[in-house]
Amino acid sequence: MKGRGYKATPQRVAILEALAAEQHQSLDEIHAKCPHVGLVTVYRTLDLFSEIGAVRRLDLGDGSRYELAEAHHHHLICDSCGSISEFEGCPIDPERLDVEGGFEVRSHSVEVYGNCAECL
Amino acid sequence: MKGRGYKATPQRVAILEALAAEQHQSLDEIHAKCPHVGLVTVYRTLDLFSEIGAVRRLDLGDGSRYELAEAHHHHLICDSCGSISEFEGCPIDPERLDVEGGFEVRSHSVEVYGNCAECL
DNA sequence: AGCATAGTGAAAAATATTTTCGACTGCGAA
DNA sequence: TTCGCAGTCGAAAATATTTTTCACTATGCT
Repeated sequence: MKGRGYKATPQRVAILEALAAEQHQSLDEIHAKCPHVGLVTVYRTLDLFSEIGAVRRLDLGDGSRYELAEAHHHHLICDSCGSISEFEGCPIDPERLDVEGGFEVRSHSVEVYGNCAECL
Repeated sequence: MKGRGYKATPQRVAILEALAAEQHQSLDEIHAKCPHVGLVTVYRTLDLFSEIGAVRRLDLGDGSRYELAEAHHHHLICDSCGSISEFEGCPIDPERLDVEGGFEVRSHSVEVYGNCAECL
């Protein structure tokens, strides 16, 4: 279940379950789902998960949020209610990126801002 | 020079000049270019400039950065040295975004991660 | 020039994040 | 089983970041 050499402690399992319950949560929201785990451990564990690629950290302007790294997708952020949703159809073709000057592309992210169906 | 009803104070001019000197600076970098301006004023003024659309706030994972809102462009972030550069050819066609479910698109941003020419 | 009010700065408060360090746990070796 | 250790934990402290408060100042209008 875990990558090489990492222990599956109860705390880590709890945090993984919290992450599985909902995408793009803030650290506080995750911690609220397993309050018996120390806050520092939540920070540490999310760092660890990010490093091994199990979790992606999002910086969408309202503090860090975390999501399980599943299928490639991007985010829709509602200007009025702040809700975050996902869309799968990736509009970027890495091969065709018009990036001059020897920059070697590894990955990308796209954020789309506007208004969600509820707010309209 | 200013929008409706905003006073052109020396502090605001100094911050604008600091912004003009270099794109995507952190708040500290901006403050360092005009140390006689109070830190709180830098925060407040950048908020104001963002609200009136003169400045864009960037959240690229290493804290907020600010840039003058000029031509539409996106960012290239180097994984190894962290440098930020820009590219103009926008790969997104807002008309053709495959965004389901009644989301009304207003704007978007794209970040491309990889390695810059120097680091290669 | 005089006034009303937006704007400013210093300090304090509120938040957020990272570091430190002593204690605990499970595992392999003796 | 007992020892020792590496990895992990959590509380508190240290740092960093952002917001609030409030008395004072300076700008823009008349």
